[in-house]
Amino acid sequence: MPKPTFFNLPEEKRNLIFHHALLEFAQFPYEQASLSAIVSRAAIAKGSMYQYFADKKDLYKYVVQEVYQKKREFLQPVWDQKEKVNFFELASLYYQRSWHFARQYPLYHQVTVNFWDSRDAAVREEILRKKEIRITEFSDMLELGLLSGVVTPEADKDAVWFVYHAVAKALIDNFLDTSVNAESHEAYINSVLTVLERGLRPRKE
Amino acid sequence: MPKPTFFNLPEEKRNLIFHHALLEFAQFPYEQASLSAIVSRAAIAKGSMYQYFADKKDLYKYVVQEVYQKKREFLQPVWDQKEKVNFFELASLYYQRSWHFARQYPLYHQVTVNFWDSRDAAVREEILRKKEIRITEFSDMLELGLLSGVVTPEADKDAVWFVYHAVAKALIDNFLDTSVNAESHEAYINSVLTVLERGLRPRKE
DNA sequence: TCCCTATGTGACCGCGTGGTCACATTAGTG
DNA sequence: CACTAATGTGACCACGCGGTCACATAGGGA
Repeated sequence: MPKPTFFNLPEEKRNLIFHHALLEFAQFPYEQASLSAIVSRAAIAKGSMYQYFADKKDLYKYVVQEVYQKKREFLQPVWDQKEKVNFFELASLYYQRSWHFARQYPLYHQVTVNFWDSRDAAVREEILRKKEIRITEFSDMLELGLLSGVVTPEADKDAVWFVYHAVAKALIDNFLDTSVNAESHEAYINSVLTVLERGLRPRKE
Repeated sequence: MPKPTFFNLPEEKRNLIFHHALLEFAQFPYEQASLSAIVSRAAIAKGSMYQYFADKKDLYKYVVQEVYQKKREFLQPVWDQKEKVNFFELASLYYQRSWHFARQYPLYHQVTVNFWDSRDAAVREEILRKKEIRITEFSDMLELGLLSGVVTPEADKDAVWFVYHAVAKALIDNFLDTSVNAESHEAYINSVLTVLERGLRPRKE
């Protein structure tokens, strides 16, 4: 985490540093991101950076933390609906809002994508922690779906989690494709979720 | 592609070079892989390497090409079953055999994983080409499923492709986890495929 | 004004990288 | 044996990296 010196800085300068770090970590995964590039673009002496952060990883952790806090806040309205809508509607809301987050804060979004693919050992531990949080959140959702009868009790809960997590990650990767307009992407998300909801086997109803 | 000199080499030396390149590209993504490390471990002079390949990327492309050729050959028996089994059985066979490939040739497998996550522009083009091939193969499978009536005609074909591809990629990432034994992983693959086959909405049958 | 502490700075360090090149070695041919 | 062409070699190059440190600057209290 940043040294106290960093928080003594005027807000404007803090934002400047954060912004350029965000730019770099959005463009490159941790290992390939260049601290020299960050300080040069932010017009900060490299020595100064080491007054604020212990090292490159310290800066990276700080950026990732801020990014995920922003995303959590952004997704809060979805969780507030938890009691009001069913499992499938909630999943749809969740993916739609994640998509809006990626649209609205593409740099933040790209940092999460790079973070998720990281190979660094210490970073991977952090990833596992975040994954645990997601599993818990999702399990809660699924449990509600099962209790209310909207989700079939036959479903293997681990497998369901696996599928939804896989699809969520793939959808997120697709968020990057800016050639797709908002409406059609929302429709696409719903098509994908329909496949999961209904399955592929024909129904006789 | 390799220079002619490379193919003039005795097979043993070619294999030596390939093996150590494989090791490196299995451990690191292209950008982080070290050519110096490859030549030093293979006990080859660095200058020699540049007699065989134009540059680092040339070597990488060759390794990736060889890896995918091996994988294609390995999966051929699955495609040979195309006319004999239905869509869901074929999907199961496909994932099972991919899993066996990862088990049997972990280095080859890891190279494909790293390849798929690469950020290099030229490499990404190659990825898109391979993705196209997969889409075609899968569309064929799905078309057969639709024609034979085993897959519901309501399904949005693009969305189905998306879901299966996402799940395939996630399963592949999971192949790395060697703590899971073979039988339980095969069972897990089938649980996941069952979720896709049946969906999550309860059935009244 | 002086002093002390906190902060800013950029030249510099050691290192590993991908790539080169002048030269040594080998193999094939007459 | 001698000549030629192909192949092997590793010291070397320029570069960019993360990180350091001796020193410059600024600001508040006595």
